[in-house]
Amino acid sequence: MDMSQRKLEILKAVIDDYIVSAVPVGSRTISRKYMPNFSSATIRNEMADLEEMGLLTQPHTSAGRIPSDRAYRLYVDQLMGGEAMLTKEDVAAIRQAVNRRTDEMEEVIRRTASVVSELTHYTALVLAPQLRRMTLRRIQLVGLTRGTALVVIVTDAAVAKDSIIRVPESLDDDDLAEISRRLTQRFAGHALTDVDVNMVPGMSDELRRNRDFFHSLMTVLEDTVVQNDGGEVVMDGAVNIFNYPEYQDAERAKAFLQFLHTRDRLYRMLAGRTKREYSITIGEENAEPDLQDCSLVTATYRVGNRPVGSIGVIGPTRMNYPRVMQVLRLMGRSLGETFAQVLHEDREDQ
Amino acid sequence: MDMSQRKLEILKAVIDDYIVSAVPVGSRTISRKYMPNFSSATIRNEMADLEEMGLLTQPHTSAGRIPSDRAYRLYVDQLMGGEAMLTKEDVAAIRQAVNRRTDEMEEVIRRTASVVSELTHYTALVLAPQLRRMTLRRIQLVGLTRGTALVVIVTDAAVAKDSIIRVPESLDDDDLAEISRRLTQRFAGHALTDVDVNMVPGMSDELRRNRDFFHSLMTVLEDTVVQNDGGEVVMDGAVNIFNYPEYQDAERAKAFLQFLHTRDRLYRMLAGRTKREYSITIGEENAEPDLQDCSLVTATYRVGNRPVGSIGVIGPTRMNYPRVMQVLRLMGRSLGETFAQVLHEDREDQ
DNA sequence: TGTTAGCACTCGAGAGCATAGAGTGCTAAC
DNA sequence: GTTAGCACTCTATGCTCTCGAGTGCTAACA
Repeated sequence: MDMSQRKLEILKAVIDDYIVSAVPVGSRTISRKYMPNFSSATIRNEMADLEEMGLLTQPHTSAGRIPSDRAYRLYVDQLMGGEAMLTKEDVAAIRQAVNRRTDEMEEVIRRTASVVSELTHYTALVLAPQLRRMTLRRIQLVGLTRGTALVVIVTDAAVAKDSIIRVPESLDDDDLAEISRRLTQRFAGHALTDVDVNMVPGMSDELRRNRDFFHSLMTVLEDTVVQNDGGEVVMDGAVNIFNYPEYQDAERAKAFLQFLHTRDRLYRMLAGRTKREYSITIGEENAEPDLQDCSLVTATYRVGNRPVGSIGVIGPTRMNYPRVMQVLRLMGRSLGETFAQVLHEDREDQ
Repeated sequence: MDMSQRKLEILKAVIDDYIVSAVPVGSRTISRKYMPNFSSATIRNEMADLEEMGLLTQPHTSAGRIPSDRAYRLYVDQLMGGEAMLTKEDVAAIRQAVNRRTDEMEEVIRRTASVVSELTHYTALVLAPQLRRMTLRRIQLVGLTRGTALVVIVTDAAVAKDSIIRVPESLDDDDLAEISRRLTQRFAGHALTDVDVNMVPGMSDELRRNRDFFHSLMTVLEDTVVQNDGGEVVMDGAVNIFNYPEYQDAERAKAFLQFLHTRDRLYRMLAGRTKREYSITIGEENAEPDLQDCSLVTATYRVGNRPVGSIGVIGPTRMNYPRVMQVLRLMGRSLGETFAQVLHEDREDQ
């Protein structure tokens, strides 16, 4: 059986309708609303073919048709167009989320998640810029009380992270400044993952004397990379799932929300997708069993040319893909520009 | 109608049973399981009285009885005993949550919420130590790139907060150190809410020259107090609500989860309760309409003698109050001790 | 006077059944 | 190739019936 143009047209109509109605679509609906030139009987024949091809399914004999995961895949790859364009308000909301002046990266990320979930009515995920993909610009140790210090790690995209460590009481502020200077001199321009205290020239004497200190310093640096990479997934709009009839069942809603609760899995999902600009996984294409009746759409965002993080949306497979992709595209670009801007300003200052 | 001892006993039995079963309790159940010396008929008469007194209600004529909010109030105030003691494992879990060596206050708070929700199976809330209740120990400005600096605010309970600000490019590291020194000298020992740059002696010349800078510095300090106070409510175990039959209905679960999503309301609720060691509001005692079929139990925790934050549990009015209170009591103390310990160590250092 | 056995009564949950309506597949005619 | 017509299927809905848990009341009992 070959795939005629008309079959594709019918398939698209079924999906478009099902996306908004969530109710199995019958041949008469298609005939009336989408293709009045053909009778329901004609559509019916075609739909039977589409079912045989594995693109449509029937929940039961006398019900309409529902698109299969494969159908959504086809839809996403070939069928869907630019329908559901963003309105001026949408665009404004996106711009505003990232453009409000702030140096708090976390805050920008949170607003991003909030706006994406609001505009799409699905659950939004944002993977914060990943440190391991950034280069170090500066390490600064700041004495707090005697015996403790703050480690501030500055990267090329934004100030990233700080952490408190114990330091030998023998070190005074000047010592810390000197250590900071050397570490910075040695590592500025390197990826964070490369940092290794043994590489610091002229540090070996101090190293020997203050073994414990440097050890904990390294632990902090490593933790910073690891923790940040594992922890910085921001989510918003999880309750949106209740808007969709497929999750009116408390059991399913619970399973979904519980899945979202395991940040590390979310992280792995998002982090594994930063290679391509967009990534869409539909239903059973998802490796996670709890996600096999959902779709996940992600877009990476870039600082300069480097992809540093990603934004994603989770919703039912019956998702408004065109709109979601448009939101993610614009949001990703805006976010990247914002981070790049911070970078740029800093460069100008120097 | 007067309240006999036996009526109280029956009421307690009804509540104890309903707390675990979630099913209206009949007279026969009470007679068999709790008071075999009396027949179901006797219990029945007493229950009818209790209903007339507004302590029990019937969902419909031929069903058992359910405790009213007033009954829970009575139970909490007079009836409940020390049943459901914490096990050794419970105690260990609580201790471990706060004792693991860390200087990251946020991390301790998160673990606290996690353990409380795990041990109680309800939703846990933790209000982080409130800055406005702390005294300042040190303000430190750290130059990052030229034109930006990190403001670190150290309080007497823990390092609290840092934030990035723009600074005049004319200021070098020494200037920042000097400003930090003066601010610290002037404000150490004061409550954070008192901080006002105009009060700094000898600062007026610089103030005039660097108006914008000081303005933004003050903004940061104020924001730090406000933001921290408004934002630092950590929640865990929200999905636990699905464990309870009264929330099997997706609509109710949604309403509950949506309510938890508005952090500022949670904040106000928790912050308004730091005067008394414990606070229990049951059902309609709650001002928030969305919470009127829930109970909220909170306990404050103290650093030294000052209450600085609180821990809370939200669940159905049919809540295991004794256990929840025991968990909160121990957790509150442990948390207070942990923060006090940080304080103590710092003092030793000086 | 307090307690209890007995009994009629009430109400909701759940099973069983009939009906309406949406949608299908197939056939025959255009 | 398209379509009208029709028998068929299946679900959702509403109705009735029954079962069982629990009640309130009365009368007997200690």
